[in-house]
Amino acid sequence: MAQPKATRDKQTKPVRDAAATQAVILAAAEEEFAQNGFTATRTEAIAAKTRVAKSMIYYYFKDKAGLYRAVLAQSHADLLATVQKLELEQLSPEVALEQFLRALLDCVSRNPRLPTIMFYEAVQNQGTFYKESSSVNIDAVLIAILERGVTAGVFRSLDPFQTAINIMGTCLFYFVGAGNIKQFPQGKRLLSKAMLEQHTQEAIALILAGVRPS
Amino acid sequence: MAQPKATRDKQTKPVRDAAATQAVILAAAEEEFAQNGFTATRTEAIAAKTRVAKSMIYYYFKDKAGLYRAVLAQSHADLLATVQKLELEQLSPEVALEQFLRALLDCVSRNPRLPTIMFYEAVQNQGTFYKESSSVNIDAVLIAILERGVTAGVFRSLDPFQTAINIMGTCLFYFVGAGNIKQFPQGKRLLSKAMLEQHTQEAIALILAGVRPS
DNA sequence: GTCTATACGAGGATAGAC
DNA sequence: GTCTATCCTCGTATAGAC
Repeated sequence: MAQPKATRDKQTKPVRDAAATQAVILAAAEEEFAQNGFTATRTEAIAAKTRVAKSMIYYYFKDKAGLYRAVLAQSHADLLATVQKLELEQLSPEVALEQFLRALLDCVSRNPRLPTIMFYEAVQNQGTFYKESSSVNIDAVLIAILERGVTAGVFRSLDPFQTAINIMGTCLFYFVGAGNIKQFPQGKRLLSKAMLEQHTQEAIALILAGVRPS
Repeated sequence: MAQPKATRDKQTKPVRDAAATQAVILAAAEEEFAQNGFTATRTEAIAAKTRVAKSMIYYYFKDKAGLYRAVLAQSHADLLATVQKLELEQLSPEVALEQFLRALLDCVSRNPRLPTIMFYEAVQNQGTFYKESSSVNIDAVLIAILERGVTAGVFRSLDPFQTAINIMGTCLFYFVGAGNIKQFPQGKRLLSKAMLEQHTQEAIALILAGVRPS
């Protein structure tokens, strides 16, 4: 009566693909952490989004913190790699700034959860996990561009440190509000392809105009 | 032997001032909520910051959510009142924009926790508590100014909706990073009076230059 | 109004079968 | 590798004395 070998003819299908399982968990975790931050995220909620058992999280990532670290690393990898290969020192400050902004906005448009993840990490965890691994400081790259531009006189006499923060805010704040904008009933989806492209345009335009000498 | 009436000669001094106790709780709660958001904040942590017992929170504010609502209302009150009394319709778009920005930056400089509170409310709670009471929509005010300016030709041809978000980001993002900036070892305290004034200057300069017609 | 002590549920983490 | 069942800590909320 019992089927000796056929264990997968039921609805349940334990796929037994380690890499796939990890990827599924990571994806679900990224969503949850981006929405709720580290502390408020429930491992049960992550498991519920996947078809895998909660204990798989602990099997593959040790504990909640381990999973969080993995999410941080994965979500930052693209941005860090992209910025690093730009070779901005070769370019004039104006061009370097535009290239930098386009790269940044491309990355966060591809992964709109990155800004909120960064936010949570900065505010809630005071950058604790961040410091463990962070290789390149994105802000430092931007500050360097601004300094060059001010010195060369192609940017107005701005404070590079302050302005770098403000520029990052211009680019990233959009994604923070994205989840919240039901206030605007025109049915605009802020994360639609069209809107993301428009945001890229508008942000770059605002910033480039903002640093130009008067 | 026992002192009949003198109950306050011990170190412990149950002050029995309702308003004062509420204020103390609210202040501590604002700090905690700004740092951790609603879910991750522990009522025990709030109580620990004060000298009052944890149960006072429930006595005065019903539950954690009630306390959170009270914090939201209090921290937004100043900003809402300030913006409302500006009468920006009377002014030219350029002047109106500068007035608006100065008012906004003044408010958040006075209460640097407001931006993170707003952030948490937007991202984590999707503006749930917010909608319950919110009277004026700050963004709408800014959008209106931008629309007028574009129509009048004193601002460049920008998208008012997108630009409003980006401008808010320029003003507020600074405060989000403020807790985190140990990356910059120059010992700059982002919330010192001098730095806050500089941020106000720099943000206004960046934005006004950014919207000017080319 | 304020405190201490405690009930009770939620959620992180583990054990052990398959 | 994957699942179910369970342990145990932590945190919200309440009861009741003063």
